[in-house]
Parts: sequence; C-alpha cells; structure tokens
Amino acid sequence: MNEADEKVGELEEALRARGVRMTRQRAALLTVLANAEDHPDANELHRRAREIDPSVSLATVYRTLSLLQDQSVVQRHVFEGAPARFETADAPHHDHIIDLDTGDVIEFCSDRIERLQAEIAAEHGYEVVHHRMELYCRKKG
Amino acid sequence: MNEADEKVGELEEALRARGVRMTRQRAALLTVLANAEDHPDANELHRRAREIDPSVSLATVYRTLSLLQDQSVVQRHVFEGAPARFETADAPHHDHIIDLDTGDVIEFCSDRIERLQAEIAAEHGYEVVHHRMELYCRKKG
DNA sequence: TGACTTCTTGCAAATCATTCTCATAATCAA
DNA sequence: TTGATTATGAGAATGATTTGCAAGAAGTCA
Repeated sequence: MNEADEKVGELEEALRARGVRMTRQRAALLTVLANAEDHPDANELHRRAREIDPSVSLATVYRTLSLLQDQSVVQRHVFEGAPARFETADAPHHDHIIDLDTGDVIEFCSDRIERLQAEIAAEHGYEVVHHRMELYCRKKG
Repeated sequence: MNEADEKVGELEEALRARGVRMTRQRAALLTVLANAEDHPDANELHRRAREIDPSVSLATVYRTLSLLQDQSVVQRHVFEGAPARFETADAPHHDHIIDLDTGDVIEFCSDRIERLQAEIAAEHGYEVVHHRMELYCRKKG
C-alpha cells in the first residue's frame, strides 16, 4: 500500500464523517486524484477514472469535482484559454508558473509576495479572501 | 470635445496608419471603450455600442475586440467564473482587486511584486512573458 | 436482512461565452 | 466610380460545463 492509497483511505473516511456518501465513482475519482502528480483537466480525470471503473460518466466527474471543491479536497485552477485543471488541496497554498511552450505547470510560493498582496489590499480597505497569481513564462535563452 | 473623444480620434488614426479599416462599427466600439471608466464584458459593450449604432452585432463586437487586442488597444481580463472583461490598454500595466460582493474592479500596481515575480521565474530558469494577479477581496469589517 | 427515504448516476438535452460560416455590404485605393 | 479586398449580420457551430429526469445505489432503522 503506497502513500497515495493511504491518502485515499483517509479522504474517504474524512468525507464520510462529514456526511458525504461514498460511491464507486467517487472512490475512483479520489484514487485518480490522489495518484495524480500533475494538473489534469476534467476530461483527463474522466479518462483515468474509467480505467478503474468504466461506468463513470463525465457528468459525474464534474459533479464530484464540485463536491470535492466544496469540501476543500481539491482545488480548481483556470488558466488562460484552457479548460479548468484540478489538484488535491493537501499541499499548502502555492501559485503557478505556466510554460507557454509546453503547457507545463510549476508550483511555487512566496511569503514575501503574499505579504505584499495583503498590504496592498489593506491600503484599499480590503482583505484578501483568496488570490490568483500566474506567471506565463518561457524558458530562458 | 472631451478627453475621450480626443482619444477616439487618435486611436482611429493610429489604427488606419497600421492598415486597419475604419468602419462604422469599429468607430462605435472605440467610442464606447474610450468612454468606459469600468471593465465591461462583451455583452455590455454590445449594449453600449448599439446606443451609438443599433446595427452593431455581438459577433462584430467580439471580432473587433480581438482585433483591438492584437493591436494592443484593449486588454482582455478573465476573472473567476465570469465572462471576459475589457479595458483600453493606454494605462500602464496593473493588476486587479475584485470585490467579491459587488464585482467592482480596482486597479493597482506594485513594482516590488513584479520584481519578485521576475526573480522567482528566474530561479526556475524562466522569464516572465506576462502574468496575471488577482486579489479576490472583501471590504474590511 | 428487508423496506424506505434520500442521494447519485448516466444519458441526453440545455447553457453560456465565444467563434465560425457564408452571403451581402462597406471600405479604400486607383 | 470601379474594383479588389475586407467587414458585417444572422444564425449555426463549438467546447466546457451544468442540468433534468428516470433508474439505481447508500445509509438508516426495525
């Protein structure tokens, strides 16, 4: 039993404890998400989930992703001109570098930037509920 | 003749100089854009353009917005879960605070953040082509 | 375990923003 | 004005996501 499978078990239990019904399809999607090292979109998640349970429909993938987002189990990212991509929300907050040539996504985080953001918001009388920062980049010459 | 009308004239001329045909519809949209103090979406721009020239179609609004974006006359912003919003690109680069309760958009910019972004990208072997930073905020209680 | 209530699912049809097709109309250079 | 080229309107097409509905599972309680 690897790390990801362990994670799936924990997630299932946590969700059940919060009154979420555990179905075949939801378990399949949780497994896919826990094993994903990338940032797949709904279609790709659907493809992978079908390998575990061929009956899973795309509609259910979307429904389950919404559910998991509400439960703070996954995060949805919408990058420019592309379908939304998903990842498990267990990692601490981070932002993304998007490689314009390959579509690769690299994660990073910077306390200094976050602090500056809060400062700027405060100057305008606001507090940051959440933010989005994406750097669309190209490999250096 | 106010500031915005002057801007429209300049824009028309600049576009013509670049070989862009000036049509009734394009002029209408330029006028709307030059007079917009907010960040309207395509539908709203269509509504406003119709007040000047009722024949303008939504398809043309979209086509013209693409054209103007290519010509660096307007910038398109896609905020969370909402249609794209547009603004003239004459202002220097800036980022946005989005008021979650009202949908209001406030502009700001921070050299310090931009510098940090470039630094972070460089650490990963990248250079920033462009970026997106949005602070989804609520008024401070 | 069986019976029930309530939630889930798959499928297909519906949305929504945006783009495209194509026949017609307008722009601009000569 | 004329002609070559490009733009436009109307509506159909697209792609991602959501939804309505009838049928199928989950969790509950006796």
